[in-house]
Amino acid sequence: MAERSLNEHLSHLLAQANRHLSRQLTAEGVSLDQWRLMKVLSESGGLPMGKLAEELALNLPTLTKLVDRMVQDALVYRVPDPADRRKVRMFLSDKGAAMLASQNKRVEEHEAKVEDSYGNEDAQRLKTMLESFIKQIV
Amino acid sequence: MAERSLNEHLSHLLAQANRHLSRQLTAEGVSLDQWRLMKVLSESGGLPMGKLAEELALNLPTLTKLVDRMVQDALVYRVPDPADRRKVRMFLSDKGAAMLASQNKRVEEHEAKVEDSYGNEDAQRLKTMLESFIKQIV
DNA sequence: CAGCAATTGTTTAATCGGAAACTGTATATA
DNA sequence: TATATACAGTTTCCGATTAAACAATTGCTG
Repeated sequence: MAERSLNEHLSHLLAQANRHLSRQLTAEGVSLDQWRLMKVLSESGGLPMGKLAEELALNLPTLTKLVDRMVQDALVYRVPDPADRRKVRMFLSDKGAAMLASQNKRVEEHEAKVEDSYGNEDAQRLKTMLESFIKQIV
Repeated sequence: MAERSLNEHLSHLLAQANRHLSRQLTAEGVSLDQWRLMKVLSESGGLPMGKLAEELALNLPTLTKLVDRMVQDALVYRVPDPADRRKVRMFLSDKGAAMLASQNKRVEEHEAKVEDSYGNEDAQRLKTMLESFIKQIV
């Protein structure tokens, strides 16, 4: 059977799509991981580090340091869990919520542009497929 | 209109899918970028750094250092372009070709497993959609 | 309940990545 | 042809990521 070329490989296609989109967002002033972190916290505040790392597919040491920086910037804060003192529960600050709101707008605008030019029905289908794909491979 | 949740955002879904797949390949002993680089060179040897960086969505300084490491390991080599001495043309060494072959096998096996469990027709459609999506956003 | 194992998260040391400045070469313009 | 401008890569400096070791707390088992 014939050898597959690079753009027939899912791993390559995902890397390319991810990097291009992530770069474009960076250019809009949005750090993808910071935004995703704040967004998760806005949807379910109080998550411990471990769950957060799972939700974002970050490893724990990386997350610890990302959180350190965001705590410095007062975007999020840590609350030790009284029931299990190993755990640290994370929350979004007011400042974080404000920044999230502004970044939400930029992300939505940018994705709207991208999805429009790609075709909205196709974009919707792509997202649905990616969602179920992620469930499969996790 | 209602606020979109994180998994309705393409940027998040792509980041998740990419990271999970990339991690699983790392666990199989395949560095995604190194593999992609070798694969590009096997398909079109002699590409200059700039084109390579484009093909892989890497920025030039990052690519320079990735290539430095791979030259150390004798997987690839540089050849200055005599027609334009600013350019450096990259080639895959025999050792690189051997390593590529072995890694191709692991990538193909892993993706086959993943695509089987996801459903092969859907996987094919997903790849096609990603390919045209990338064309759109680049 | 004493001691050992598992868990949750952080720290450390080394590697890697990115933005900006820099080197060398080619091209355009006067 | 001299000077300026654009182009191709690399280097530098700093911030970010990773794997491995570590600390603290909880849970299990004899």
